[in-house]
Amino acid sequence: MTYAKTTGFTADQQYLARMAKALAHPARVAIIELLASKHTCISGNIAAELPLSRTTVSQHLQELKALDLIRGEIDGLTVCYCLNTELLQRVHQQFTAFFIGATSGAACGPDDACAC
Amino acid sequence: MTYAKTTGFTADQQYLARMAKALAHPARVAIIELLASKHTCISGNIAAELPLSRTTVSQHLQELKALDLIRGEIDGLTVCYCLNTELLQRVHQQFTAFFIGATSGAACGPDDACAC
DNA sequence: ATATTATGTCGTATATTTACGACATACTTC
DNA sequence: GAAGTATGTCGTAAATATACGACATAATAT
Repeated sequence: MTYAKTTGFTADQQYLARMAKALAHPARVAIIELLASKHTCISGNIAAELPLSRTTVSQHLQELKALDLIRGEIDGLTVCYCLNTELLQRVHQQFTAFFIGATSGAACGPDDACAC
Repeated sequence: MTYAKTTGFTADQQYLARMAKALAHPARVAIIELLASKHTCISGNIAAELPLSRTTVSQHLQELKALDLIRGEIDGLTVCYCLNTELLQRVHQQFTAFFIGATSGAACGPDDACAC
């Protein structure tokens, strides 16, 4: 038995799902919002602003970093995290394309077999 | 120890994360794309178009239905699923607002403490 | 009524996610 | 070099997600 089955789905579907999963936890949403709101890219004291332990926050940071959504630069003793805005823009476009396709398609109407 | 901790995050962050989680599996992305592409709202033969068992597809359908992203109407022996386009549009707006905020914020530049 | 078909639910097994304490590492400061 | 600080990694535990066979249910067809 294989879990997290991926064969049979398009690369686009898998990529969108991977990016969606990155946003599928409020902590990671909050981290991205935090990084966006700070003028300078703040370091791991991100944990101080979240209701989670430093370890857990570090784990979430690594997940975002693995997808290249954020980047970290070691600056002496502290680590400076920043958003990868270029990638975020591309991801935004992909989400938009998906939602446009999902909402502009022929919706169920009274003429159809069912009436949702 | 509490898992899936939510306290301390805003309602918006939690809602966005919940919707992102709905798209965090290629099967659910594929299901939404399928429903959008079909002229009429197709029924559970969705499973025939996906590389998953009917049981697993039904499970994914229930998850989408629980978030009201899709709706199902019983029509005799078959069940007719449709997209909730109004909700999808609202979710699209929320994702857009999030991405705009994340990408339009002050990015890390050469003037900052670090240079990501 | 019985068979067939479409669908959902239950049970279960495995994988993954989430969370955090404890430890290791590396840099700064004294 | 020793002490302190910021950070990452490891180990581990609990929760959740994923996947599917087996069964239940309900409508249709014969």
